[in-house]
Amino acid sequence: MIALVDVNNFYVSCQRVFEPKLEGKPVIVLSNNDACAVARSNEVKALGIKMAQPWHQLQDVARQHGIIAFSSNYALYADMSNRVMSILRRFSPDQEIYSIDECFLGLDGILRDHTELGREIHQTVLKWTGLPVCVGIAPTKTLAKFCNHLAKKRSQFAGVCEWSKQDEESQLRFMQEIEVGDVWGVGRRLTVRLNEDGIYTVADLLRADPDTIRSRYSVVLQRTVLELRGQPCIELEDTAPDKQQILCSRSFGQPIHSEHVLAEAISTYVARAAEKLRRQKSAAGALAVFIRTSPFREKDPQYSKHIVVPLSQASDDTLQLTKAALWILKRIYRPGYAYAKAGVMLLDLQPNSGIQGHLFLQGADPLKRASLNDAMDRINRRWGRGTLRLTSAGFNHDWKMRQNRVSPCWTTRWEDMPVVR
DNA sequence: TCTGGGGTCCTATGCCGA
DNA sequence: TCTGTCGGCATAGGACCC
Repeated sequence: MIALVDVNNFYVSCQRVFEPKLEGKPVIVLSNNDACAVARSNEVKALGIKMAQPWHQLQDVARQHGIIAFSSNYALYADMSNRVMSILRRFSPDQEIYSIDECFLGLDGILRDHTELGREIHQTVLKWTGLPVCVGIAPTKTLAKFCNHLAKKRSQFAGVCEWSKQDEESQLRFMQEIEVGDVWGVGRRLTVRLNEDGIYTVADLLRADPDTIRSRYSVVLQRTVLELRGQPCIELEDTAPDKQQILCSRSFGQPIHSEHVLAEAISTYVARAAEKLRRQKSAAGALAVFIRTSPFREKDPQYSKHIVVPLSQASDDTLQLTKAALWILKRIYRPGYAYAKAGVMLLDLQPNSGIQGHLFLQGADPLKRASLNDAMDRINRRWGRGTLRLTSAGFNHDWKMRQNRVSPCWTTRWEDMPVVR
């Protein structure tokens, strides 16, 4: 048996914990660059504002209804997430952290009543963190997701829904009432295709023949059908596997024209990506860089290009990776465009313990380099990201993303600590 | 003026060698 | 020696998730 625990409107709820006056008011949290609405309070959802709607399109409705908007504050959300996850770990040793606000818990071997357990989870997280969670409990992950959806949308469940506690008639009714697009694994494109084939509701999908689904769609959707029928196909993964690729990309706060400013951004992103790489003790066998203009500024000339280069030897060294990235930039940069976004991807990741050398290696002593990178990581962890960096990453950073509405880091910065009067 | 970032997995395709 | 076929592999692109 599997439980899915999910924080309601996570980013918005985090903001509300530290500013209770936001309770009951329409609140949204914006993506990087204050661009799109990525978290909405129920009041905002009720206004018909969609996920990922651009903020600049919402100005009128925001003014009209007094919507309060925040920039994303990932330091705050990450810290709150850690608190929630460590509380949930007390309820089951089998925990798969699925995203910043969601986790699966394996309940096999936990003998007490699962609905009661769900209620206790709900109470404990609320009391200890101030965050509201919903719990779905079912024999498969897909059904647990479905139950979580019910727990969230239907007040009768009061935040906890266990599949096996519903009689067959209600189970069928729920599946008939909910659209197929709300199923975990069915996105926008699949919804259109399924609708064309006469599959509109979860019940329709469940009744479809799994083999036909496999041949007409994919093995992925076949698994979804089987999971909806209660047959587990997607395992709980309690240890997070190492990343297979690491990406760092950002949209700029304003368009960039010059190559050397792009180079600053690219250098900054490489440093960030390489930090993540070293944290999981991997090395990259290849690296890609991309730059592009804004597809939304249709009148501007458009350009988008990326190149992947294999490295002669896998590396986790910021200096070496930066050198390769700037080499790529030189090859893809074209003057005369207003660049809106750039990014760096580390690929072909492998353990950094057994890097294959070769005869023609040259350059810095790898041991010295490793301790240099290690020192940089320690200093930046201690004193803040970017304290120690390469000159190529620049000093002005006026290309940085907009974040005009960011809240204090209530839990991770001494100066921002809430004051109780 | 203003449209996110970071991942995974699967499938189609084309190339190569047996 | 030529041609056809098939499996393995790499790669690109598309779909999904939050």
